[in-house]
Amino acid sequence: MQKGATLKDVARLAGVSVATVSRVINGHANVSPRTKAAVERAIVKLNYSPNTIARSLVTGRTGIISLIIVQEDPIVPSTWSYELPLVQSIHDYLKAQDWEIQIAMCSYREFQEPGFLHRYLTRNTVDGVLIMAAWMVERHVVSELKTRQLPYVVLGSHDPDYESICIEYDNEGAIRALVQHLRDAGHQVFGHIGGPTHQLHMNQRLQGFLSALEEFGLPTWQRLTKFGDSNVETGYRVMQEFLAGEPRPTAVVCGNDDIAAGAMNAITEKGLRIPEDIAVVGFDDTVVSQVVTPKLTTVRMPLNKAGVLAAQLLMDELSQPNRERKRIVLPCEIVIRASSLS
Amino acid sequence: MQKGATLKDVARLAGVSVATVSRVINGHANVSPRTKAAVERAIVKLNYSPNTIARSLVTGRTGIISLIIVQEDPIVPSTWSYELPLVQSIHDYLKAQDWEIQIAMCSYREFQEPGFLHRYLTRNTVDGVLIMAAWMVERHVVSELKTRQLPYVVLGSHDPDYESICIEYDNEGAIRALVQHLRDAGHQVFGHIGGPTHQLHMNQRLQGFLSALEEFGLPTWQRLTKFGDSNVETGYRVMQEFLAGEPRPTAVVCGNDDIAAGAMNAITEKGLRIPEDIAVVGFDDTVVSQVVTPKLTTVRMPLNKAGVLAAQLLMDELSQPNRERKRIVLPCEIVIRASSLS
DNA sequence: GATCATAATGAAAGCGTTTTCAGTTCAAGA
DNA sequence: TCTTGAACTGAAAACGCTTTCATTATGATC
Repeated sequence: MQKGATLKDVARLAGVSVATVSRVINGHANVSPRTKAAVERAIVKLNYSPNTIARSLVTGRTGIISLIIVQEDPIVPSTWSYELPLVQSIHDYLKAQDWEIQIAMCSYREFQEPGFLHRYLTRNTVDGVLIMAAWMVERHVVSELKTRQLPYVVLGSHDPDYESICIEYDNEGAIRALVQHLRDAGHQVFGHIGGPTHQLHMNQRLQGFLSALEEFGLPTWQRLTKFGDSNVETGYRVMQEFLAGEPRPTAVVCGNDDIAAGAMNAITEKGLRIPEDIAVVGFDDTVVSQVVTPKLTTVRMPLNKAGVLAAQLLMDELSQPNRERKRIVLPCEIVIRASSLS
Repeated sequence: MQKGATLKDVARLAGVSVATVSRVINGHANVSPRTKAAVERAIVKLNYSPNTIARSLVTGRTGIISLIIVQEDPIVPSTWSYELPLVQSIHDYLKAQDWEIQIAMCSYREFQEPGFLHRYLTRNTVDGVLIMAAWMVERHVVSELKTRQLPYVVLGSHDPDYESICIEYDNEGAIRALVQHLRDAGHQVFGHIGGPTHQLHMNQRLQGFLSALEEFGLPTWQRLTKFGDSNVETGYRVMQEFLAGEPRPTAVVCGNDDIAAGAMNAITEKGLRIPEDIAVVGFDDTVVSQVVTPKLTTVRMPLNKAGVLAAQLLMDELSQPNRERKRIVLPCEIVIRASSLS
């Protein structure tokens, strides 16, 4: 905590009142060039810088945005691969506008707890909130924010009533594109290894998978639609199950790249070839998709765009609150690589 | 920004002075049970919660720790794989002690800029600083922090004079262990594909590589000691160069897992086998090391431990400043997998 | 019953700003 | 010379809390 000079010190040195100094600092009109210069000299001389706290006390604003990162419980390292790009782009955008960022990480269980957000916001005086979550944002959370009249944006999910400004990815569309791509290559028997379906995006991917099959008139099999944790082990284990029974899928759509990598291990281990015997596709376009053999067809989410957009919308809301609520669904790009090329 | 009741409101309702209410809230002694109960009733009734800003203004403390994340420029996604575990463990530790965390990300160039930290700390009133960096922390940064008497800890590097409390990893020791492991398997001709040597840990890995070779009486070759960016492409490209000339290495030590994955690609592509023809080892134990074929021998850094330790040391420094400065070097664990087993 | 320590309380100063309101200065117009 | 209004400036009141210091109530001790 710096101590340094105060307004009063500057005022004394410049031979003016604190009010005038304040005016100079905040660039208000009606200060004569002479006094302005004198004050600025004094500021430099004393190496003065305003006390943010005192300023906040009177203005009622802190210049701080709270970034709440809601996570799986226990934490799944693979989610980091898209969390940090988001944090990064949000950070850069907000910094450029002179906002400070305070982060809070919590499990989705904590976040759903009735008192959590309340306690957090009571302890922390922020001007806006950005919620990064893969879970539905519960009603009481929304109402807590609304009653505080605190501008906020939800990134990665939404609330039950679509009352919040939120940004999501078109998971269903992406999966549909993957299925179409695989069908065009002649595949008929599809398997799906998903992540935890309590995560909104994993659920969307599952739904997208099922409805795409239906749309294209392809059969679905209960035993080829499985879920687990979002990791290599799940992919490996479930793929082994797939391979042990009938029908055997010729194309497997996975909830993320790690799962897909696990599935590939199981396939290769069995002496089968990818994609000749079985095609595999992942999701997220992490580095994993580029180092497995063969390289993995996957989906690239517009993370940077999403982060910046979230920050932008929050800024908009901050400057003119209570405008029309909106939901934005960002399209994703499918990246076709060897694992699905026939 | 919540408005809500103030101390004065509570005092009025409870029929006491604000001083007494303050005492109750802060758990000071010398408040009779009767008045204490009355005050607490009033607090509940008004749903009062203290204004953090006002409190900070008078106490001079904010309860906020600044976490400065210094990054490669431009940003290298693979570094995220160890940044977020660190952030996570630091966050969890500090939260448990009721601290809030403000993050600032910047490139190492920005961070080295004379005015950067100054401007940052002037704008932001924090109680302590945690610097996560892979670059030497310059003297003027240290002196800025020292003159402000701001407790701080450096995680991942140090300053030229070892004046700061800092935590590092035993990169050299880890590389030495890898080289020993490979030598024991009979390898004689070693190659190294490192990351940017301006990064402290990459430089330490290089130095560790060279001194281990020397220690074990193994020859070094200029043309087999290369660097590049910390990514798959570098590994691929440099390995191709290695394979195109003489002598050809039988063991390649890489600066991180991504580089190693690239090297493996180049080797396999050439029709050579891993580890029979060439052994490859990486660093960081990311998910990449588990999905390449064969699985990659690598080094696991004690990230969680490092994060918690950093937070702990900062707390120590906060409670009793100016104790003996210390430098902690954490040992790393080598994880032996198929890519190096003969 | 007088004395004295101790516990309990309140008044008020202060933390470093912003902002309102009133006052002063000064040039221009009458 | 007198008015008038605009431009400039300062005094003082907030903002919501903590903390010191003085004061009063409460027992305990002689």
